[in-house]
Amino acid sequence: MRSYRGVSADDRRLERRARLVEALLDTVLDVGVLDTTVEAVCARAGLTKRYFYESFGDRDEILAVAIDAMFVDVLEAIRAALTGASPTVADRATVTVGALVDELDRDRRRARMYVEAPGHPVLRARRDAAIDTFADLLMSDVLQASPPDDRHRMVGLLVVAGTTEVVSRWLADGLPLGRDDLVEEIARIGVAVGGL
Amino acid sequence: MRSYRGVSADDRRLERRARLVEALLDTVLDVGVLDTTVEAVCARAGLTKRYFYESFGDRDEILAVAIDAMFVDVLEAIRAALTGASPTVADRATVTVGALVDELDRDRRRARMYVEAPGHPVLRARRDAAIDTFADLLMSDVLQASPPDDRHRMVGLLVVAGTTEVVSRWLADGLPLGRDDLVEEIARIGVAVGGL
DNA sequence: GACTTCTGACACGGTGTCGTGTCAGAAGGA
DNA sequence: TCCTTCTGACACGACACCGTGTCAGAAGTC
Repeated sequence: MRSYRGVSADDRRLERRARLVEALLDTVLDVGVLDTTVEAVCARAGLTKRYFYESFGDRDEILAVAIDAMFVDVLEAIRAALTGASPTVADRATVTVGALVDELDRDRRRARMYVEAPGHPVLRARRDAAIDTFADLLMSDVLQASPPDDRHRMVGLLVVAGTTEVVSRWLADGLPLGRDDLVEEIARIGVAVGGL
Repeated sequence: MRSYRGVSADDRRLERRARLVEALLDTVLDVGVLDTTVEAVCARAGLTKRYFYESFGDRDEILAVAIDAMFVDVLEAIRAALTGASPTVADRATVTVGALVDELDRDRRRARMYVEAPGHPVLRARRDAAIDTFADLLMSDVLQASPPDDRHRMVGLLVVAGTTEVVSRWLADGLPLGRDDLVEEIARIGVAVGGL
């Protein structure tokens, strides 16, 4: 464990790892998850496969790391937005959807990875788990629906999955709406079904 | 063009084509879209690649044929169910969702193909187009929302995409609900957002 | 300066898929 | 019977990706 260019071996390894993840996201945006190969990621990162296998077991592993990081960030953004939001359901819904939209809008690379996730076994599993989490968050923390039974879980699932679809379309310029209109409309739907 | 075993050359060709599509669906159910190769489909159909390339240009083409056929069938089922349904919005919603659920439940092979469609460029394009069609159908023919503006299109999109997600989960036994409860609950959501 | 560690490039064998080509034999027609 | 068409199996060359291995030289240490 020696120091190279002023950084320790561990730090260099972590920096390479981070570069690979960034390169992965760039590649996904460019060519899609399907055509994102280990070699393409390495080329973009300016590293060789040697370093890829130093940090990741295979392609699935780096994909899992990347999508999990995305969900963690989105969840954090929503929680942060909810802290300090007014207690009315309508406001909480607006703030929540706004945080989601902004977070996806901030990094289109991740948005594409999310959209294509259902086609990949590992990504789909993570995506489904994340949707469950967001659905629970929506029903309990945002809409304050009680009790949290199977029916409510289903409603949350529908709204969350539908929302991500709509936001994806909006990001791809498939919906001629402004950011605020989009957020407000989705929030209204959330509030409406929350009262069921 | 001679007759073999009593059927014309054209008919034999069409029969092989149909067998290949069936084999494709079986393969998709077994191993997923990603691992559905031309060779695997041929093996299951009991035919060789020779016959595959007789009817299809490549893997994408047979996938497109298969998913389009699915959407045509679902659309037909819904239209048939709506014919003769009572004019109340609630009833029409229930009948529509019921037809969708039953049609997907009838052939799990297609359900899996639909779920994984976003990961494949060709399938995703067809899926998105179909969702648009269903969203328009929902807003105009079922919920009778007017006028059909961008906001309503967005609402339809959200509900349709959310519904397919929920139904997929239900098919995969991820939701402990009976068929009728599932249908009724989704229909209620549709009616609720239709009034916005 | 001698020695060790790290770095990046390249090569390799293995595997799986594609799309085409070949060919012997079966099935049918004249 | 002779001839044509259809059939199914197999071979193949090409290509892409995977995961590992090798190696010379640069970067740092003593």
